[in-house]
Amino acid sequence: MLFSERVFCGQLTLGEVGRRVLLAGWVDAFRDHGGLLFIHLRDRSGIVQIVFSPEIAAADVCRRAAGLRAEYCIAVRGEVKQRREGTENPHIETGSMEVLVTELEVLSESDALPFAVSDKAMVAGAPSAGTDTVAEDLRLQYRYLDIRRTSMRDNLIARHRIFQCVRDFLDSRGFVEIETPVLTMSTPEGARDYLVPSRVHPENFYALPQSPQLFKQLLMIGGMERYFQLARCFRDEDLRPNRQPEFTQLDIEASFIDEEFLYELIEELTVRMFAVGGITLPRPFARMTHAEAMDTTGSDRPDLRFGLRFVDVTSVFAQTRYSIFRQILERGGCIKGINIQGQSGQLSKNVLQNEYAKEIVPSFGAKGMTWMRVEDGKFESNIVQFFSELELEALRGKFSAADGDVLILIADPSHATVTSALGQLRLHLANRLGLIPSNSFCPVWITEFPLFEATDEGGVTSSHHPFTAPDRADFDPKNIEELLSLRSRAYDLVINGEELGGGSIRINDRDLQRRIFAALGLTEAETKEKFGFFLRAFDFGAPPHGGLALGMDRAVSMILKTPSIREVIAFPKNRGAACPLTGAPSPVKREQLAELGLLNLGSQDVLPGTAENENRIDRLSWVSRIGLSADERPGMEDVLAQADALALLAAQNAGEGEALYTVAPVANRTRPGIQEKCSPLAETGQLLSRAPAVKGRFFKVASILE
RNA sequence: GGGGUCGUAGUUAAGCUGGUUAUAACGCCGGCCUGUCACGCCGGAGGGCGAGGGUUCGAGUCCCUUCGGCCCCGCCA
Repeated sequence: MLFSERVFCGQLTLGEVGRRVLLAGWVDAFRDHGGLLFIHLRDRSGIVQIVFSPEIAAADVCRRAAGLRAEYCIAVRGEVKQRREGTENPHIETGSMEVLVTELEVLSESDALPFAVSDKAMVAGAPSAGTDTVAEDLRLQYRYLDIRRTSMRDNLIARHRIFQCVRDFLDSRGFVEIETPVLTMSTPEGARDYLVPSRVHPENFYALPQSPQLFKQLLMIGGMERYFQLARCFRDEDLRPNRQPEFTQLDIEASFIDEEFLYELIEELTVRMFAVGGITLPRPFARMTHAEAMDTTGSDRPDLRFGLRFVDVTSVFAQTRYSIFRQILERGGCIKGINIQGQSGQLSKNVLQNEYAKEIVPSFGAKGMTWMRVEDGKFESNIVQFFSELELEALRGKFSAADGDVLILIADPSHATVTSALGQLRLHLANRLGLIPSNSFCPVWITEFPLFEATDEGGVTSSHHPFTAPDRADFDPKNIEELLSLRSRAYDLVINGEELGGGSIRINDRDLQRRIFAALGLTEAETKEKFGFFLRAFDFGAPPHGGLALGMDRAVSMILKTPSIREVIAFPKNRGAACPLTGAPSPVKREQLAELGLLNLGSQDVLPGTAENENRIDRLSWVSRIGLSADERPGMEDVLAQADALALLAAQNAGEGEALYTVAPVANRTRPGIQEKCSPLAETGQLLSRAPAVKGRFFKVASILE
């Protein structure tokens, strides 16, 4: 058969009636009536019914057709017929026609399937079917079969459409798609890097990019002016439903622009992307400062689909008799609350006191919680008697409290604790009470982020990254107080409580950049070592520029309303960052490690006393970073047994000798009974004075060595 | 790293307070059936309950250990 004649199953129309066509695809469903045989033939475009009738097809064709099974890959030739009246199938697109087969070729047979590919039950709209879902692990193991299923197929095609829409739009705005390296240097994002050892430079490593951050800025300095890339990014952190170790970012950077340029560009882009999924986003996108977001929702990625905004009632209780509040306020604390309107029916005394006050809110980090229900114009709670009439009236006013409302207050000496706990509670309540409308989308730009955050060591660190422009340049890099008050020219795009993307206007003035590094406590030398090549570029006329990155997996997942981004990625990793299909990551041959110069890394750094666990083989394999296959293990056992024997021999032959110096208490195995001594140098700390990290009398080893 | 939850035929599940040969649906295999489309009818095969150990006269059900999946926190823009 000549595939050039092939037509698509899902695209047959009544216009084709009477034509002889060639179809190719997979056997989706199978109904054998003895003489008459119906098959749903599926290809990427959809499903059409093909009929094997002994009155039309040759006996040989019918015989072979009876041997077909689910997911056999076949090609058939036949005539398109309008279906007889009363035999149409309204559940499939091509349900008004069928193809009467005269020729059949089995292109490839299929084993019995690990799970059903066909969703024929769902096509028919039966409520009973489709409630069972196949375990995701199994789906990933047979992802190629999973991809034949309608939902994955549709997701991947929709993803493509969205990507295509992005490319078209950005092209129309003068953006150029440019690829940046995957084997590269560490970028300043702050997550753990994936490292790739270099064979040519033993013991040197490439880092996989956490984003193309440095390169996109270099492209601006390179005069490309408008760049974008659908870039793969890598971060070695624990996974979540919306987090994969490798993910796709729409990376954008432009020169001679300001924030408003990007707001307009990205709003238009995002609206178009969501439109591909039939979603109309409200415009213009809301804007909220970081401070306002934190004050009213306790989150820098606020979900604005519902209310439950925070109200600060600290001032109400300035003179309070209620001792818990008074003590907190005396320590400089604050009191904030939310009004859960009209939900007192769902939140009984018992639930509020025993679940929320005792369990849920403490699990969010707050010490406690105060609640009040409004019934018949009066407040009702376990502690209402401690509050004055004035305080209660002030609360009523601040919260606009009415009958059926429930007020929840959280007080704490720490402003951050109140905000964080109330923020978590806000989301918890919205979910539990079903306050989140299902088909609503609330995009918002979060602006005016703090430029720096305080570190535990009393310094500052960049909230975004060190190349983000501050809102003003006249600051003293030594004044921590002042540094913490600086805002950055960064912005995040948040939709429904999920951060879809973020970016900033970058610094293009080398002196300003230098002072930022100074503020971060980096010396000239450290800066040069880390970012030297990058900063050098700013010595040659760097244009003002800025950009943004959009998480495309998250965006597509949100547009398609999937519960996890794994549903919109063809071959995702599972929760343990492994691929159930390929088995990656996997051990490699010793020779490969040797060639990369990785065999001896860490082998001599085993701390005393740690290597004696039950399974020494696993232990040694782990410590030496050498994988042992099952058939190599018996040999290894032999080697260890010999080593044990030798050690025993050595112990027997050990003579009288001076005890060894030691910095850590150890058991003397070769000469039992002889007391160990601690080196005076260790006592004074001199011995460890040059060690990279010291804790007490021990020096710390990277946790990878345990 | 901490917490939760799940792991029973190919798949999806049921199996209550431990008790005779471990259930069901779909799938699979064989047979019948010329208008079905979750086709129908008849018959059949298939698991010893993730793994290991323990308690018990007796364990899928209880305990411990361990492995794996998913979810939350930490971590991560």
